[in-house]
Amino acid sequence: MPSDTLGFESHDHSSCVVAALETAERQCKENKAQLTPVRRRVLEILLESHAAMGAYDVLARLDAEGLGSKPPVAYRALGFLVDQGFVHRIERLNAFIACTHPGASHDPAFMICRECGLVAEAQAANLALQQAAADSGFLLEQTVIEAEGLCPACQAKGATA
Amino acid sequence: MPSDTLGFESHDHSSCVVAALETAERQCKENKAQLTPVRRRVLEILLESHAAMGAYDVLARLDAEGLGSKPPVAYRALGFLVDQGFVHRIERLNAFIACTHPGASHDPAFMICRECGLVAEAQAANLALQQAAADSGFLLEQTVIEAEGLCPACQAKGATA
DNA sequence: ATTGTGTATGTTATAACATCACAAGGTCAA
DNA sequence: TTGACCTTGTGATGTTATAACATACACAAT
Repeated sequence: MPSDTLGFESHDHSSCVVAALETAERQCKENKAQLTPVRRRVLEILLESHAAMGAYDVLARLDAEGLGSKPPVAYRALGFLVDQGFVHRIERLNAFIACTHPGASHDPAFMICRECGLVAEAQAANLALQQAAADSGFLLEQTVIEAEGLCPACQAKGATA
Repeated sequence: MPSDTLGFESHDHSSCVVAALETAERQCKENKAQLTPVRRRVLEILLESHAAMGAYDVLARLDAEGLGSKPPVAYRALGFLVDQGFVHRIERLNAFIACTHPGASHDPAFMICRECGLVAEAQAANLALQQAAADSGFLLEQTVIEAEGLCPACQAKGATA
């Protein structure tokens, strides 16, 4: 059984893409949000790999396909997808990645390989942080949890520095 | 007893500044690193408040004091201070903040008030994330844990949106 | 004294990331 | 048809960060 929280394993990527798109369409219908061509294409582009992409990389793809050439086009589509929960922003990289748990409610954590750029999404609510927030009276609304390191493949390749 | 992990409480700030500077000087001596005037001044500027400051805000202060006017001056000093552990970078804000646990080894977590910008540093290692990393064979080198929400004071003031 | 080495700083330029402001088109209901 | 709302197009700008190269200073080896 493939664990979908462990993104460094090989997996059936094409079915993972299809599932994500289906979920996005269904959820947009429910939310009365529009998965327009630009938005859908941006999601597809991000789904092509499990690496994070910068907004300008996405924009370059859109431009090549005639879907838009100015930064706001990419940022708007990415913003929409993030709001809908289909895409996550990786603060550490100023980049974006398709969600690998389409539809599931989550408070995601990311493991970022500094060597190959692959990003795995995990569920890792931080209980210690929640405790600290409760203790100090802080109302916790959103959390960013991002870890950088080496994925199994890059460790095997002997990457060190 | 003041808990130094709970930064939203009032505290004796001047002694907190003095302690941080002393620790920085001692640790630089130990590490044979130089706490030069620019570096020391940047640390002092960050210590003035427990809010995060952008690199360009720091630079404006340096410029006003004749200590440097070009971005690399600020970024180099900030980079040095981060390397030494005296300052943390808040990825979420693209900003920097003085460490409130000078000298202590740590894997810091931050609580960021979206209303007033105050940032509290807490110790909140994420065990679930460490478990997830271990399970997937990911070598975890560094983690970013940042929470955004409302500090007690801003909740009391009735901030909501 | 001179030369080498290492560390820090100064400066120009540019890269990379993100948003503002305003115009224009589309859909849909009143 | 009009108006409200959402989406897109586009130019300009704002913000954050680094590359690349030059200069200065301290200190040690010769």
